[in-house]
Order: sequence, then C-alpha cells, then structure tokens
Amino acid sequence: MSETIASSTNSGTKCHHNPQVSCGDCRLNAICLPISLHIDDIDRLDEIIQRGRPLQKGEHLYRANEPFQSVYAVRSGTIKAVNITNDGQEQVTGFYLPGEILGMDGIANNRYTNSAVALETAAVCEIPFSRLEDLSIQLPTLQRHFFQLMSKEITSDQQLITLLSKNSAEERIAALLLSISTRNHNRHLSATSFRLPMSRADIGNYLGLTIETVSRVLSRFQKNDLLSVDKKEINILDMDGLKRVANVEPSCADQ
Amino acid sequence: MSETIASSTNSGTKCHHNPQVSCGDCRLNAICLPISLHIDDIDRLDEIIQRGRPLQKGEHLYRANEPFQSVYAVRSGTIKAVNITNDGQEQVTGFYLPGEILGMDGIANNRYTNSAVALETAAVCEIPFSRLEDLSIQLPTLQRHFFQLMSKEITSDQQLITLLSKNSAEERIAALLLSISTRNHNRHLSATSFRLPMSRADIGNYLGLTIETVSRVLSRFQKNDLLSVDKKEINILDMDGLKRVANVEPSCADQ
DNA sequence: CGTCAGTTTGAGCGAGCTCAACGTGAGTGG
DNA sequence: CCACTCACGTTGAGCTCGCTCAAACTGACG
Repeated sequence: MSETIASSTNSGTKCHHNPQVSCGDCRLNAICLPISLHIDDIDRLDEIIQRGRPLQKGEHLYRANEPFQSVYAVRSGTIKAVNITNDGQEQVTGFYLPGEILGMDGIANNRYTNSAVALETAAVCEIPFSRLEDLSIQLPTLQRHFFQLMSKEITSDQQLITLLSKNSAEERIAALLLSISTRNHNRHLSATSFRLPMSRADIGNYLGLTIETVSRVLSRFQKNDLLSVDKKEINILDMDGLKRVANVEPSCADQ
Repeated sequence: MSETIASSTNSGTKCHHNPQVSCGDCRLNAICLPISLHIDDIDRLDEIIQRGRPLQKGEHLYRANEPFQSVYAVRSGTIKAVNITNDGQEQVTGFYLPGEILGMDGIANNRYTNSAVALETAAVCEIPFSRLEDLSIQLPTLQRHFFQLMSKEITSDQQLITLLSKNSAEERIAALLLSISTRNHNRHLSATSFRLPMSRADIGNYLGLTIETVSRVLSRFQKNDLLSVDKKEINILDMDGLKRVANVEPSCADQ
C-alpha cells in the first residue's frame, strides 16, 4: 500500500487547492488513480499529470462536444458533470468529489458528451489520455486500475438509473445524502456533518425532482429528526433511520 | 477496415447461433470488438475467445454477485442486464443486441453487479478478461478499443439517466424504439420493421414505467399512425414523426 | 377444453409537478 | 445607514400524468 508514502515526505503547503503537491505526497493517493501502484510507478504517473490554476465557482473544466484530450482527478472542491439534452435542457449526471475521476465519457468518440462545471473553488489534476494509454501498456497495474475506474463509473451510473426508475423522492434524496456521507467518510471526513457543495436545483436536477420537492423532503426529514438542515449544512442525526428511508441495508450506500 | 474479410472467407454455416464462426468470419466484426484490428490481430483475439452452446430464453449468462471472469459479446439473440435492488426489485439496465458487449460492470469489484438473462435463444462469445488484459498490453489498438467500449457504455447509461429524469412516457418509449431501430440499421437490418425481443414488462421496467403505460402509449402511437404494432412486431410508419415525439433531432437516436 | 403468461383497456387515485407568494442573505449603490 | 436587487430557498394550493386496481382478451400449450 502507498499510504505510508504520503506522510513520509514533505507536506509543508496545506492548502487543498495548492497545485504543487505530487501524487506521492497527495493525501488522496489512497483513493485516487495511484491506488495500488508501486512507489516508482507513482512517480511515472506523476510525470504525465498537469496541474493548473484552480477553477472558480461556475467555471467550466470542459464543455460537451469539445475534443477529448484528458481525464481529470478532483483534488479539491466539487465538480458536476452535465449532459445537454437535444431540446437544450441540462441533466446533471454526477457529482465528483476529491479523489474521484471524471471525463471518461469522452473516450468513446474523442469528444466529451458532458460539460464539467465547478460547484465551488476546485483544483484538478489533468491526466492527458494518450499518455495514460501509453503508460498503461507499460504498467499493467495501471491499466487494470483504469479499467476498474471506468467500470465503477458504469456501476454508479446504473445505481442512479435504478434510483430514478424505482424510488420515491424521499428515497432518492436519502440515498444521495448517504452517498455523500459515505464518500466523505472514505476521505476521512465526518460522515454525519458536512456541507452540501451543490444547490437545491442541482440536487433536483440530478435526482429527477423539482427544487420544491427537494426542499419539502429536506424539511420533512428535519421534522422527523432524521437530520438538521441549515441552508447547505447537513447534520445527520439518525443514520439508521435515514438508511431505512433510503431502503439501503445498514452497511452501505451507493458509489 | 475489416469488412472485406468476412465475405472473403468461407461462411458455409449460416445459422446465427452457430458456435463455429471465428471473429474473422463473423458478420458482426465491423461493429464488435475486432473493429479496426489488423487481420493477424483478429486471429490473436480469436484465440482467447470461447464459444459455448446457445442460451435458451430465460437462461442466465451470469448472476449478480458471481465472481467476474469474462465479458461477453452477443453473437445472436438479445440479452438483458438486470440490477437487483436492496429490497429485491429488479431494474433492467440495458438490452444487448448482436455485436454488443456486456459484463463490464463486473470489472470494478471482480463481481458482476448485474445479472444477464437471455430474452430469446442467444449465442455469445465469452472473452476471459484476464486474457483480454494481457492482449491489450500487446495490442494498443485493442486497449484503446476496449476503453472506448467502456466509455460507450457510460455515455449510453447517462443517456438513459437523462431519459428517466427528464422525459415523459411517450418520449421514453419513442426513444427506445428509435434506439433499437438505429442499432438494427447498423447491423444492416431494417430500421423500420422489426420484432421487439423483449416483453412489455421488460420495456416498462427499463424505462421506469408500468406495463399498462407501455401498452397505452404503443396503442396511442398506432392510433396516431406513427407505427403499427402487432404483438412484438413493430412497423415504423412515420419515422420523422416518431423522432419529433422523442425530441430527437432528425438524424440520430441514443446509443 | 382449461390454464397460464402476456397484453389491452377502463376508472379512479395520488405523488410530485406547476404556479404563485413569500422569506432570506449577500452584494451594491445611494 | 437604508433601499434595492438578485439568487436561492421555503411553503401553500391545485392539477396532471402515470400508477393502481380490476376486468377482459389473446394465443400457446398441455
């Protein structure tokens, strides 16, 4: 495992948006692309990764239909992926938190099918895909890991399909809250107390609901003492109750 | 292109379920995994592919939670992928027609997350994944193509997410019909006249609708002279009208 | 002939949408 | 400092699309 590497080297600059930190030093390397790579191999991956200035809230990382060049790892902040429908509506297809990879939709046709927009100040690592392909040939572990990442995107998209097709408004919103909670926990943040990075409109769009319904359901959850809501601050008070509402067995959430 | 290969070699056995046909001889090799591979490379791919007896209607190709070993290319017939929810309901996440690849959901955790069930007598090519990985390292074109296939699965899942989240029952059903039409056309079959391989229940499950709604919408389409329906036989009478209902620009459908 | 799975059609209901009003807080400019 | 705006969120009232429940039809098969 590579977790020991992160703490053994210098980590003087603490700001999460800092573009200087290499993969070997990154606190996310246990859940990001470098997972299970050897030390030397992490350095080789590190060499192809480009780190630019942070994105401001609302700024595009890429736009649908642009030529595909790279996939991106979120370093800090949150990015949403948005699909533009034929009649001009937007569909949010995913929220990407630190350590998660986006842009893989662009591989199929060498054009992104989604747009990616920062929901708050966010820093990303750009991974030029052609160089990742080359490196994958030399490092079978990396090839396998990237296959797994894409497969994970497929399974989480299919989870969302199921959610949209089968579940009520309450179940959808509970499932999203639990998903964010779990992903925070995996990043060693609080599973019960966090700030939603996205607006009610984004939540509704993602879950196929109106903002009014999102608002009403959150109010209802609060009334039932499942959680407390203050604008975007969420405090889960009754985790098991929330899981019961989401129809999820007590141990897991989606993604 | 490899299309010329198919017709230049012997194709004495015409039955689509025939397990003897190699990739080089297969009439689907222009849209299946061998696409854009060189002749010699197709033979190397062919060596790792296993072809068993056809599946009967209702038979499982694999089940959710089984250890992942292989991905599968559909050779004939139709396979549906089904996700089992926590509370035991089934969600159809995709229909796979000849030339299409399924099973990629299993890569992430070395277990299938879906079950795969034959909707009619169907033959598949089994592609052991570990051998595909090895070959991908030796054939960069194959690696790239498999990345593209996975990406295509992601984009088509996201199309479905958008459909479920934003579109009415009529739009969803029109979109599905157009998708099947397009995919038939790509396989050099009629785009306007075909047999639905799946039941109303499967359609409804896939599209997040009840069987009653599916039936009513199809009746309405027939009443409006968009198509004629006779059990599972579909005849599209007004393609542009159907595309208008689906909110799709005249040239394309999903997947 | 009965049975059974799949499908069609009708009648009434309800979850979530639409429309509308109001509340809140941050920013801006006098 | 207040007045104003603007984005975002909350809450209420009524409506609608698709669901539920129920009945009847069709064709395949023993």
